[in-house]
Formats: sequence, structure tokens, C-alpha cells
Amino acid sequence: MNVLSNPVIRAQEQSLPLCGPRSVQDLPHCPPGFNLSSRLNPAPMLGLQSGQRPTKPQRELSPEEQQELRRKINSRERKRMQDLNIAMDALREVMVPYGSSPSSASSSQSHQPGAPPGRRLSKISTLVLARNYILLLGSSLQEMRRLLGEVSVGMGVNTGPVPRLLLAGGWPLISGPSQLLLTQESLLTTAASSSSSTSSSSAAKCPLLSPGPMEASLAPVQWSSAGASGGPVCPCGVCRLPRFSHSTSAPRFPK
DNA sequence: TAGGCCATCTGGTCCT
DNA sequence: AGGACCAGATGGCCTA
Repeated sequence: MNVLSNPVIRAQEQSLPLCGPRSVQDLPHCPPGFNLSSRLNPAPMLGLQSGQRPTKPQRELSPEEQQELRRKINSRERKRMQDLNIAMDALREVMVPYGSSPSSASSSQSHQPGAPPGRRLSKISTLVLARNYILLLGSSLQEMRRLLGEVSVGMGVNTGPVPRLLLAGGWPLISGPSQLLLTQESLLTTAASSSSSTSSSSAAKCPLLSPGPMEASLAPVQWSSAGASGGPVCPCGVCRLPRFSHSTSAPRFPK
């Protein structure tokens, strides 16, 4: 979101009264009698237990100081969230080779003029996808080790130059997030050899965030083109991946 | 128009 | 004491 276009921020930057845009009644942040100093400058506790020292009397902040302090805190929080979004965009760039508009971090819902079609991944989708990708990489690594072991046994350790599997490009390596378009079968095959200990509290609900570290976490997801067919969407209500559909006919790892 | 997604504000808590 | 982190609340924008 464009910071300057945000009326609240504008009000902040222009030192307009806090909570201006809204009525006082429906403002949990600014209830009637709201006083920043109650937090920033807490009054001595009533009903202190015996033996406790009363809190050190603190300097009362003037309204201007309170406002300035509030601005400072808000600004910090804004910065923190913007940094988080930058990191999220960096992750999107890795996870989504299409449709991502990296500079859109602060103007979230707008499409850039020249940007490729397709909606930006939501934060939750980005995280879920990244998790799947990481798990998949892990399982690939394990599979690779297993195959390497087989080859070594077959050829005798340290006797051959380069295993032919390598030359043949037959490794089940992941070349990119797009390879998350895998069938359940292939994923399970790959995942079977791995033993992650990840657990998820959402297990029961989401096939992508599911119990079995690998088995279900690697439930196949598939990119579908923006606005396309409207295949089944993850029903969990947690990830709600809008651009993925569970696939049953995707390419498999070469064997 | 409802629902999803998001940015921001805010107060609470924990840490340094 | 001040900053970081978190979660709840709120309102705006967008899409189906």
C-alpha cells in the first residue's frame, strides 16, 4: 500500500488527531477517555500488595509528547511490517516465476502495467508453497543419496568415475518450485524414503499442512493459470490456495 | 455485495 | 526504558 495514500498515515504524518477518521465509539484503540500515557506512562497500580514498592513516579507526558511517541511507535511498526513484506516478496520471487510483481509490496492490490497476468500469491499461499518446496527438496536429497548408495554398491565404492545416473540426468532433483506439480504418487514415492519430524497443528484440516511430515505436506499442488479452469481449491480454509489445484496427471520424476 | 487480502493502528508482553 | 514482536480491530481495495 502506498503509505502516502493512506489517510491514516497522512493524518499521522500531518500530526492530525489520532483516531480521527473513525468515531470514538467504535474505536477499540481509542476508547472514550483514551490516554496514551496510561500505557506509556502508567499510573501507580492501585491495590498494591503489601511490601511492593509503588511504581516509580514517571514524568507526565504532554499531549504533544504522547502524540510524538505514538507516531514513533507506529512508524516503527510500519517499518517492521514493510521489512516483513520485502522478505515476503523475495520469497515470492523464488516461489513464483510468474505473475509476481516484486515491487508491489507496498501497493498490494494493484497490478503493474507490464506485469504478466496472474495474481500475486497471498502471504499464506507463499508460506505454504515454500514449505512444500523445502520438504520436497529434502526428500529429493534423500532419494538422491539412496540412489547414490545403490550405484556405489553396484559399481563398487570408489571404482567408477561418474555414476551414469548422473550423466543421464536421471536424478530426481528439483529444478525449481514449478516442480511442485507432481503427482501424489510420485511425491509419496519420493517422500517415502524420508523421515521428517515436522508436525502441524492444522494437520486435520489441510492436506498441505498436514500431519505427515512428508506424505501429506507434499500433497501435490499444481500451478494453474490465472483465472483458469477453477479447479478444486484446497478446502482447508487455512491455506485456500487460489491458484493451485490438486493434480492427478502431472509429470513424474524421471526414473 | 460478500468475502478475501492487506496495511495500519494499538495495547500487551517479552527481551536487551 | 526502549525496542521487537504479537495479536486483535478496523477500514480500504479487489474479485467473483
